[in-house]
Amino acid sequence: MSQLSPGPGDAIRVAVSAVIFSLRSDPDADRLMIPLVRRTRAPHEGMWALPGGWPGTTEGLDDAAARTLAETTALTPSYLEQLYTFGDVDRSPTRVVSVVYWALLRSDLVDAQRAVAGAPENVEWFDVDDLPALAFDHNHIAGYALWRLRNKVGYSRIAAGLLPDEFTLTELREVYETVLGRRLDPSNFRRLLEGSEELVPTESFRTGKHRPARLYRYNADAEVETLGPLEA
Amino acid sequence: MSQLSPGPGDAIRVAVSAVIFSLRSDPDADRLMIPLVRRTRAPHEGMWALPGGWPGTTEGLDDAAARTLAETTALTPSYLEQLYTFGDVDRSPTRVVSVVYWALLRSDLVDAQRAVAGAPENVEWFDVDDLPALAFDHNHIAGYALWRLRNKVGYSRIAAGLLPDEFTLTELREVYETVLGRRLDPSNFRRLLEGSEELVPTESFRTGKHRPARLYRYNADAEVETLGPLEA
DNA sequence: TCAAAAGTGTTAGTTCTACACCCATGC
DNA sequence: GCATGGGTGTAGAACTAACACTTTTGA
Repeated sequence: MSQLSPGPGDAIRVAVSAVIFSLRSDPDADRLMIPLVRRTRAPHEGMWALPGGWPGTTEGLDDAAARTLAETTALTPSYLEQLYTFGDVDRSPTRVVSVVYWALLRSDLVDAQRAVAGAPENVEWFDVDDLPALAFDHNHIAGYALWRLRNKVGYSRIAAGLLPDEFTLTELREVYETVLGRRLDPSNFRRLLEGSEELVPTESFRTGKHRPARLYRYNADAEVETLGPLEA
Repeated sequence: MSQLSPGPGDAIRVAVSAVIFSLRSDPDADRLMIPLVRRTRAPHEGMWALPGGWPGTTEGLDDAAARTLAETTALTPSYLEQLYTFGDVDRSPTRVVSVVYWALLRSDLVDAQRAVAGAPENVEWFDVDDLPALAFDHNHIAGYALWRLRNKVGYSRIAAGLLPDEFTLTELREVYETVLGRRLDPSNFRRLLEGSEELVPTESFRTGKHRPARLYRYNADAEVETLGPLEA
């Protein structure tokens, strides 16, 4: 009967993994990239996989995801949300249910950390549009995470989580363009975001080759919007 | 280290639960209701809880959710989707990670089944707006599921999953009104849905006290929309 | 003064919303 | 015919998308 506890012999193991998005500058433009870890043991030894691990008994799933993420990138994400739980029988040789999270990392912090500590062992960043064949069902998972990111960018302001504390509207627009893969009208983009509560103008300006641009700051407090299951 | 498999002693158990929505007719109007199961053992013995169980080792999570649901209601849902995975350390005296699904049941089938077999033991339907204190974090979960249902009803046509095969636009509108808790303009509602691919008119009419109303049918094939992670 | 990015204004098209109105049926 | 729900038409508001135009800076 279904109410019986499973015995130790037929246990299903719980894993957490994370799809971590960040912008990394290529020669020409910024690219949306995710870090992958090379597997050092079977199954799929030698293949690239999403960073992940096993939650401790006294550790919540969110905490486990954040820890996993920190072990890979040595950074705290600016955004972290549960994506989906994958539990098909045949997704791994042993029965593993993976609770997958997705996260955004500020590009400036990634660069700073890499400059100081160098890239961690066995971790490399890959363009989301050019991933290699990954272990397990991780290509599928990464594709779904990307779909969710693109989707969510359309109706919330989380894309600011990929940028430093302060940024110009043009920089933010370029993030949207990179994530969505299409150009946006600068003036309409400005109006749209200036109207939203979630962006607050500062008195600083970014001075470059041309007319200085006002810097904006992301206002997480104003997030009344979509919210997860953790509010109620 | 996190890459080590957890031993049998510190295993985290995986459960599935389901929030099953259906419309049940009250004296006056239809009410949105969910079935709850009275717990027959500790912890929380005697309290009401979401239907659920333990997935078998050779059973995927979706299958486990469908089975769990069938054991409670003896019915196949017209819609079933993963909701969220809850894994806080203290949500249960032992460490349980619950993968929760939400589902829609056609009201006509629920009534038919109850007439034939009677209500299952220890199962009762409750108004979503008037739930008792539930076991574990199930009040929280039910609230989140309701939020997701109301949300999704806004941008997809799944509400038809609560109705019989064929229905009038007024019946469908009343479902929307019950779920959303507010009145909708009949003419605008009609235009909106007639424009969508997902609703196909039939040649039948519902004949009542007044002018007969055309019956419509839900076209699941046309669902190009939101999709889960199972497509890619 | 000129190039280029920052920022403003305007207009046409579309979608939303409220509501007036006609249609078909049972009584 | 008349009450009632089924179904159509339409005008104004709100939002979108495209693009012309002005402003401010470095060189």
